[in-house]
Amino acid sequence: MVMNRKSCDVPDATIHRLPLYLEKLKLLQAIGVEDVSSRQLAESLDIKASQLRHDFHYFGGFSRPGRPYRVEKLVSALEMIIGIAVPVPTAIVGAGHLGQALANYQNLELQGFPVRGIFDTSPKCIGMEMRGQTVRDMDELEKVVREENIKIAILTVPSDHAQAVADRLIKAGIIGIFNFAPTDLKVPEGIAVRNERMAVGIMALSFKVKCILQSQEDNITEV
Amino acid sequence: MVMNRKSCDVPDATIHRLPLYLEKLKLLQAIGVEDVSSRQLAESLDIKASQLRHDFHYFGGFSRPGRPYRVEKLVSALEMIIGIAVPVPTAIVGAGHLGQALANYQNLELQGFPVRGIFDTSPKCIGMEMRGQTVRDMDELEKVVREENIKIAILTVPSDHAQAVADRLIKAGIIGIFNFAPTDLKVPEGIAVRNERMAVGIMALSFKVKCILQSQEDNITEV
DNA sequence: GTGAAGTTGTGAAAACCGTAACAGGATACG
DNA sequence: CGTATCCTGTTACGGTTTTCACAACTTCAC
Repeated sequence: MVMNRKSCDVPDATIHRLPLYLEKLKLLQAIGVEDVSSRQLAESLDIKASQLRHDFHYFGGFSRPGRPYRVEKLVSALEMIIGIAVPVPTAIVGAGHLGQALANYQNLELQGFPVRGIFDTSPKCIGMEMRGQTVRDMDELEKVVREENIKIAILTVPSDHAQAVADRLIKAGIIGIFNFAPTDLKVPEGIAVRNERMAVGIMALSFKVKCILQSQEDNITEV
Repeated sequence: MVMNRKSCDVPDATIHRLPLYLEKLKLLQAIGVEDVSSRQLAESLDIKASQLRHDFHYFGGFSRPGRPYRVEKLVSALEMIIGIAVPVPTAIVGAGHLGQALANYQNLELQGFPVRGIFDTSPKCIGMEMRGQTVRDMDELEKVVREENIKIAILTVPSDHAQAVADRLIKAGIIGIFNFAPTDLKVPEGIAVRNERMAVGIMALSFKVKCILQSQEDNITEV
C-alpha cells in the first residue's frame, strides 16, 4: 500500500472510526476469517457499507475492485495508518487511582501502546510496582523519555498541575498528550492533545436520560 | 426560563458543548464574575462566539438582547437543561481498578452525580470502603437501585460480562449506561448508552502524532 | 438627544459529513 | 461464452453543523 502524503487531512469522524474497524478486523482474524466485504464489516459495526468504503477511500488501495477485502491486508494497513505498525512506547504521568487503573489496563499494550514509564511526585507512590513497571520520580522523566524514545504521554495529574506538567512533557520531547485532567491545555503548534473529559460524557448521558424521563411522563399524562 | 418541550432534538455536537460552558461558567461564578458576553465565554473556550449563541438559541431566553448574559442565570439554566439541577444518584458496577478510580473521583459528586452504590461479584472486592461507600454484592443491585432511585450506572466490568450486566441493569430500572467496556451494547428503545472507549482516543491521538512526525521529516528533507 | 460602542437573537450562506447511486471489475455456473 | 451475482471505487446528492452577517436593543459619554 502506498501511504498517501496527504493522508493527514482526513475528517476527524473518519479517524475515530478507524480504531473500530481495526478492532473488529482483529477479532475476525483471530477466528480465522480471511476475506470480508464492506457490507459484512459495516453491518457488524452498525454503520452503512458506503460509509466504510468512503472512509477507506481517503487512503486507497486496500483491495482490488470486484474482490472483498483481505482481512490481513486491512489490519496491517490500518495499523500503518493509525501509526501502531510498530509498538508506540507510552508514559503515564500521575500514578493516582486513574493512573494506576490505566497502568493495569492490559489492553493498552495489546493495542500497541506499551507503558514504558510511570511517573509521580508523591513519595507514597514512587517505588510501587505495577505490571512490571516501577513508579518513578518525576525527576527521571526527561531521561526515560529520551532513552525509551517515548512520544506519547497519558496525563492523569490533578488539574491544577496539568498545564505545568504538560509544558515539561513537551520540553522533554513528547508530541502527543492524552489528557484526563478537566483542563484545556495550551500547547504550541506541532503538539497533539486529546482531552478525555469524563464529566462531558456523563453529562451528555444525563441530558438524554432527562429527555427519556420527560417523554415517559408525557406519554402517561397524554393517556 | 421556560423549558421548551422540544429541547430534546438538539444536535449532539451542541449537547457535548453544554458541559464545557457550564464548567467555565461555574469557574467564573466562583471568582465573583456576574456578567459575561458570548465573546468572552467563547474565546476562553476556543470556539466562535456565534456558535455559542447558536447553541443557546436552541433553548432560548437566557438573556435580553443588548445585554450580556448573567452568569448565575446561565449556570442554573444549563444545569436544568443537562438534568443536574438536583443531584443524580449514580451507581458504579464493577469495582476493578477503573471502578475504584471513578469511585474516588470526587468531581463526580461535585458535578452532580453522587455515587450511591458500588457493586461487584468478586469476594475480594465486596466489603471494601471507598469515599463512604461499601462495595456491595451484585445481589443487592435491584434493591439499592430501587431504594436510592438510581437512573444512571457506570459500567466498568470486563467486556465479556458487559452485555449481561447491562441487561440486568436495565431490568432493574436503569435508564442511562456509561459504558467503559470495549463492547457495543445492545439495548432496547428508551435506554441511553454512552460508550467511552479509551482505545479509540489514544489511537486517534497516535494518528495525529504520526502525521506530525511525518511532516517534520518532510521539512527536514525539503531543506 | 445623539452618536458610538457593545451586546444578543436570528436567518441565510458555507463547509462538512453521511448516504445513495452507479460504473466497472471479478467470480461462479451453466 | 454469457449471464447473474457479488464486490469495490468514485462521484453526486442531501442533510447537518458551523460560520457569517445583520437587525434590534442597551448603555455610556457628551
